[in-house]
This record gives sequence, C-alpha cells and structure tokens, in this order.
Amino acid sequence: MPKVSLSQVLNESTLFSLLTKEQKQKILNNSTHLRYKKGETICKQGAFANHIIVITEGLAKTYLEGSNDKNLIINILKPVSWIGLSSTYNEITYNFTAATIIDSSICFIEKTVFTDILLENNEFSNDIIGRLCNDSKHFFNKITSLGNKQLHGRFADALLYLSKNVAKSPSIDLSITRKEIGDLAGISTESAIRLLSELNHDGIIKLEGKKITILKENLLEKLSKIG
Amino acid sequence: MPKVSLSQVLNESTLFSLLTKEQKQKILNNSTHLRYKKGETICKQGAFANHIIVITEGLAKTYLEGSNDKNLIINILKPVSWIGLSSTYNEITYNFTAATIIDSSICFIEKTVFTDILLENNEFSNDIIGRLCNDSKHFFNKITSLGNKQLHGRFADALLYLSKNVAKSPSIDLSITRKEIGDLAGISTESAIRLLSELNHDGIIKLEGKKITILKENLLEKLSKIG
DNA sequence: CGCGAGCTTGACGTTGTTCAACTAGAGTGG
DNA sequence: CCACTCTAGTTGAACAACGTCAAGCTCGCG
Repeated sequence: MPKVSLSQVLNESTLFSLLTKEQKQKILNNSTHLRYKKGETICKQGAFANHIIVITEGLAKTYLEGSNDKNLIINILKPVSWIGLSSTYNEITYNFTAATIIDSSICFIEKTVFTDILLENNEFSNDIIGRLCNDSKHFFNKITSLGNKQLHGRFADALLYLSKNVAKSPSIDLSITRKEIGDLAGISTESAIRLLSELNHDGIIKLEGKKITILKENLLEKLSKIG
Repeated sequence: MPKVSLSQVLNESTLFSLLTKEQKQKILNNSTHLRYKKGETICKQGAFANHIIVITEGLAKTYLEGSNDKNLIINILKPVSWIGLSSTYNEITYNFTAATIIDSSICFIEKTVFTDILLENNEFSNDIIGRLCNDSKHFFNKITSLGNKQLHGRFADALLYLSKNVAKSPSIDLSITRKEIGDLAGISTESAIRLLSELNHDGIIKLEGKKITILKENLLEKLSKIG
C-alpha cells in the first residue's frame, strides 16, 4: 500500500547507510510497512513499545498528552526520520504519542532486531549516538522556550522551527492547523491565532490560508531572543 | 587536590566498567581532575566544548540561562555522573551551564579521547546510548512539567525529582537554596517559598532549615498528575 | 445547499510574577 | 567580641500576561 517500498527506503535513506546488506535484509524480514490516513495515531503514550518507528512518507508529529486536549508537540517529522528514537530504545512503554498530519507511510521495526544490530555494528551505534545528541539539543531549545520565554518568544520559536527544521524554507506550507501551531509553541489556540494575525498585520509574516510565509526572519529571531 | 583519585574513580564507578584497562589509562593520561568550590561555574553555555565532564565528588547542577537571572535547572547531579553528556558529544559549544552547589571535584576528559573510545568499544557505545535515552525521558518529564502544568504540579515534580532522583530518600538535605528550587520547577523564588510553607502547613512536607522531608509522597504524586 | 470543523474576535477572570519592605543568619573586619 | 554587611528567606499587595469562554464566521465537503 505505501507508495515507496521499504527496501528502497533502506537502500536510499541516510538513516540506514551504515548498515550491511545482511542487516538491511534482517530489518526487511522483521518489520511492517503501513499506510496511515491523516490524523491517525501511530503510537500511543503509555502503550508497550515493541517497535522502532520510521516515517517513510507523509508528515507526522510527536507530542506529549496533557489533560483536556492540551497537547505539547515535540517534533514535526518529514520522511525519512526515526520517530521518537530517543524514547523507544530502552523503554518498556512509549512516553510520547505520535500521529500523522497528512496521509503517510510508517515502518515498524522489531526492537530486538534493532538492538541486535546496535550490538554488532559500532559505526551504526555511533551514528545513533550522534542523532540522540542532536535530539537533546532540540529538547534544550524546547525547555528554554517553555520555561524562560513568554508568548511572543515561544511563538517565534515555533515558527522558526517549522521554517528551518521542517519546511526548510521561509514558506511554511504543511497543512498544519492553528491548534497544532499552538500546541507546538505551548500556547493556546486563540493566542496562536492572535499572534499570527498580529505578525501578519505588521508585515513580519504573510498568511495565505494555511500557508505561512516568513518575510522578516531576523525580526522573528529577535523576538525569540527577547523571549 | 580532589580527595578521590581519578584512577580510583575509573576503576570503581559503573560509568567506566565497560572500558578496557588501556582505555582507562588513556583517559587517565588525557584528563584533568580539579577541585571546585561551592558556586563555581564548571562550564558555560556557549563556550567551546572540548571536554566531556564527570563529577567525582560533591554536587552540581546543569541549567539553561535565561534573561535577568532566571535560570532553568535541568539536572542536579551527584557523583559519579556524566555532566550534560547528551549535549557535549557532537556539539561545538556547550548548550548549558554547569555549576557546583557544594565543594566538588570535576574531571574533564578530552573529547577526542572519548570519541576514539566510542569508535573502538561497542559495548561502551551501547551503554552510552542507554544513558542518552534515559536522559531524554527526563527531558520529556521536564517538558510536560513546564508546558502542561501549573504552579502546584510543577513544584510537586521538582520535589519528587529531588527526592527520587537525587537524594534517593524522602528526606532532601542537599543544601539547595529556595531560588534553586524555583529554578528547578520553573517558577519564581517567591512562589517556591509560598508553596513550601503551604505544603509544610498542610503536613505534606516538613521543613527544617534547608532540609525538606516529604511526609505524604502520594499526595505530591497526585499534585503532579493533576497539574 | 447545508452541515460541521476549524478559524476568529472580544470580554473577562485566573494565575503567577514582580515589586517592595522587612527579617534572620552567616561571614568579615575593626 | 561586636558592629556591619550581605545574602537568603519571607510576606503582602498590585499588576500583567494569558487562558478561557462565548459567539459568530468561513470554508470545504458531502
């Protein structure tokens, strides 16, 4: 059902480039590759974590569930990426929820296979260490944003993240809802909306439906710094 | 100057138990081991990160610097622990500040030596992966606390962290200031003080100078869950 | 053409920070 | 040994920042 075959992903993505042919084959034999519709839950915070997850097509988010529908989005993930690697490896349960934002394809690799490969392939282990460290940098940004900044700073952080890390363009066209922008910034949906129209009015961003274009990145950076 | 010798630490701490004799020697030859007074800065957010840091005696904190003296404490670290491992490995600069809370001994290992060992010792690499994943679990808790909870929930999280992860006892006697408790919970010093005396008054904790004893852990857990 | 989900805006209330004043205790120098 | 200073702790009151609530709107889809 997925449009890309898993073996193609294994051979082409940089995630797997350090693996041997045999190791790729082992993954191929011990994983499932499924098509998900927009909005479906990929894995659920608190559920048993028996798989390492990779997104191969589409767009997904990982988030922490709060009470009364107030979630905190940690990552927006484009293919091909590990999903929540840092908290699946030696955890019994997932400590985050992941869901698709648009129709997507997701690969589930049996955890035992993954850990076996880590034990036999040191280059791969070191690559994973590097990725985990990168993740932690992102967590630090997140913690700074939530803990040390208020509305404007947090919101700027969210927009800059979407632009730099996800869209990789000043133009953010990801079919993300206003609620998701709020959840990403750690603010209410209404505040996100207010800030969007405020920045739009001030000519710092341009709104066209769901598409957001950053016009003055340096001003957003400044907002992020001021907090 | 440190009371424990580095070679003793290398041989006795579980941090290094997977290393060969030669690798330990290599570390011994390429590191410094220094005594720090209370309150001194160990490494500074933004400075070049050429060392992997270990605390061998005393007590330290890692934190993210905010504007106007409002810091966010990430970890309180007892010996023997890696300090900020997750963000020193493949970073050019430290993205956190570390400082001592009481007189302490700190070991700085040259980063190149550390990465060399990672390349040649796969068991050690996998141990590090496990530790990084554990760290990320802590980050998730932190993000949930800051993003999804208010005053009482955050404060309960901070106390529970101090009790369970640092003191490893219901009695928290770490010579930590009220400001540091606030910085750990992501709330103002005044709020921390108010909550301490409130919980003290309600018989949930007991205050004796700087010592805090948790009397009703289950109630704190409840506060943490409610948010 | 109608329905519903997502979006938008304004008014209001709560939460928690900030400011200011005061106290206690620990360290310092005369 | 005592006065002095400086830091940490404490308390109350005022204010600002944001979330919440309510109402209406818009757009896409059936």
